[in-house]
Amino acid sequence: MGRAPCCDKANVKKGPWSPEEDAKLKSYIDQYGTGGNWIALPQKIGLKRCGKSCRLRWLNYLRPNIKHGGFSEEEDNIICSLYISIGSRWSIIAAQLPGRTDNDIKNYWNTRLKKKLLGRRKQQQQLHPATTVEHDHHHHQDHQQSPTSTSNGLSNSALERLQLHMKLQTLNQNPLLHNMLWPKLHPFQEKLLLQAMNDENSNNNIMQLPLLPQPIMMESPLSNIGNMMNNNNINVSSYGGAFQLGGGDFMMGNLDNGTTSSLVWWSNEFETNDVNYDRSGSFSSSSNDSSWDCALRSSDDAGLF
DNA sequence: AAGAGATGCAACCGCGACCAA
DNA sequence: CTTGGTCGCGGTTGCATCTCT
Repeated sequence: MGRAPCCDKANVKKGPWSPEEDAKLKSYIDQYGTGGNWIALPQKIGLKRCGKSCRLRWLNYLRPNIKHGGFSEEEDNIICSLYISIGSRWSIIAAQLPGRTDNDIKNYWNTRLKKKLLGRRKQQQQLHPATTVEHDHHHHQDHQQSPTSTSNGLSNSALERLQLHMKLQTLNQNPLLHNMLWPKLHPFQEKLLLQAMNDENSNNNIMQLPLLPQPIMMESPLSNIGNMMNNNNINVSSYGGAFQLGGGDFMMGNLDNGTTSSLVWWSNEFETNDVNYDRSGSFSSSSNDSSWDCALRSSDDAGLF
């Protein structure tokens, strides 16, 4: 048994919205609000649309103060750094950019920003013919080969973030990211990434390996990241002198080296369970509570100073 | 000039989270 | 505790437009 449909598909219009539909929806919501029930709303106002479609149209297009296009460098900066830190949590990223919608940011990232930062696919393939880092899912001839992960267990998102990170390290002064310091990849991460890149088209059964904690140092204007998390109801709990996000996906702490005090993020994206990686005593982890032993972290690991 | 391929973006889909009954 | 309805999110698709050959 499948899931019950949210509306009567047969009597529901799909596709682009007409100006009349927009006007109907907008004037109703302006006057009465959404009433807390999107599903019932289209019937109330005589729109042959699914409630979800109405919600999407309102949130992404009709809502007041929506900006479209024309992303500033500062916005690029924020999107990029948050993507590296937290991945494709578009709604959280959107919350940091007033007037921007998650859909808009997602599209912008997938179609432009990623290419701007990583280089275009064709150029990339010339450099690394066996590498397919971007998963340009919808773009026609790529359809058949859009795996959700590489054969060594890295998700595309994780691989993309690693590659982005690696790329950015090689740029001494990326104008987009002028106010951030990019840590070196841990040698193990570097090895993983290269492995993933070489491995793309082969069927090697390489042992699945975890990503290591990935520290990213952020300074202003992103140092209000704590507010961001509060605003988005992310549970930040104290953990061993650092903070751990409730979702266990990454951590942040306040690193004070005596001269500057900065936020440090540890990406904590495991692809396998029960892995304890102990290299030079720098990191340890538990797959059960997704926690990292921060006390063992040296400042060298973060590549900060 | 025309056709094929690439790109951008609005909209859809399905799933998990959440909540009230 | 279970169930059913709704919300919100991220991934994906469809299609119009642009670019290239």
